[in-house]
Amino acid sequence: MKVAIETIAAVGYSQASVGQISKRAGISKGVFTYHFASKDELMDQIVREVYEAGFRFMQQKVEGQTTPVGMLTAYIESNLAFIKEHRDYIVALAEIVTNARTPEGKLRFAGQADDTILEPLIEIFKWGEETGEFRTFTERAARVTASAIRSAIDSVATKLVAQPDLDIPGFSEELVSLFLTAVCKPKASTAATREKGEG
Amino acid sequence: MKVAIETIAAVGYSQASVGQISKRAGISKGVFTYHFASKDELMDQIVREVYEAGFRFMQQKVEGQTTPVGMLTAYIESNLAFIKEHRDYIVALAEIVTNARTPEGKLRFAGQADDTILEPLIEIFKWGEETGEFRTFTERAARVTASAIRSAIDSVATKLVAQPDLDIPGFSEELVSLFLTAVCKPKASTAATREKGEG
DNA sequence: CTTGATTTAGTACGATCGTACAAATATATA
DNA sequence: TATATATTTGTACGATCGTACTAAATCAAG
Repeated sequence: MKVAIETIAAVGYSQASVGQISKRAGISKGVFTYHFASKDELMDQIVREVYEAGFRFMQQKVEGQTTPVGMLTAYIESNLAFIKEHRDYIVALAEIVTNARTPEGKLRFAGQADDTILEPLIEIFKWGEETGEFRTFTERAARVTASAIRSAIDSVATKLVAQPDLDIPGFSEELVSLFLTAVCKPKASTAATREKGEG
Repeated sequence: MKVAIETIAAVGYSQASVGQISKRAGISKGVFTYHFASKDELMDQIVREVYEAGFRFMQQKVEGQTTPVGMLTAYIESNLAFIKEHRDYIVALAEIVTNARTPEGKLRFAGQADDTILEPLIEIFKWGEETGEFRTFTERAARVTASAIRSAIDSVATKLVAQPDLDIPGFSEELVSLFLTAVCKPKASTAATREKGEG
């Protein structure tokens, strides 16, 4: 699985054949067939593992937060930190999700890419509304804002392919600043109320 | 080319073989070979044509603007309007750009996906700084903000695949509001100074 | 050392890919 | 009509894909 992830990240989904993966792993194709019922099964396992690992990592960082601002910040920062530390895994995940298809031509992981992923962010917005730290959101505004945040984060995975030396912490810092400006009430300098772990 | 675009949008890049495209077009594979030197040539032409068409459409809408706020609004709205009216073209473009690879496994259109595309947005930010409508940007902040805007726009193409009934005008409206809030000076209600074409 | 199960290597199969090409047909020009 | 060009068809080729399968190698236990 590790070699498969590296291979997909390096040459893309379509070029990552069972033969290629096996060759890079130093095994024969027969070994692959023995341990995985099919290529799709391998992809399923990779997607599940990477996704769950990311979810656990973020949950750990986000759960401890006591303010909406802190939680939104932790959400963005922990997500990008995970991407930074698991570059190949994220690139491979993106490759698989956007390319793996059913025999009929439909995306195999399209269902999981729907708006369910936006819910945690929307919850944070609602919390921020209640505490008064954030401005008010219509249902649609919350959804689009959450979508924009996720798009910005996900774009890093794509950027990393062509731009391996991308300054992720810097990007992260700016993204947090940008979206806090967008969701916070314009009263005081709310962005400075949270201690920043720069040391 | 039209059928090729529809085919790619429908079944994805990898499933859009020369045979499939030809069959859908009601011609033989030989006709394809006669008119295109290779499959890659077809992809090149599609990418160039769609990209240039979008660029012309947006340029037309953006150039007439006389304020930074108006221009940023026109940028987002015209881009999403183009996506809305050329759904298949955009989906196909995204498929090709993210999938077409060289024999060595590198993305064939990776070079064009670099940060050059951010420049027009960065120029708008600079203009807004000068007029005082926008807050000030560090070089990095401008780049990340531009990147976030582009990611949000580009995500619509991906969303359209799984969600064909997406409310693009509504999404557009919210995106404009979101990013104007993020880049404008928090003084007055700047978002209302521009007449909105809702009639 | 023997035996049985587990794991691996190597190969073969059918399918599909992009491309090449000879033959057939359509079109335009004189 | 005769001729040259443009276009189309249908088929074939080599390559590669995912998978199936047999034989060999390795390992665990008696």
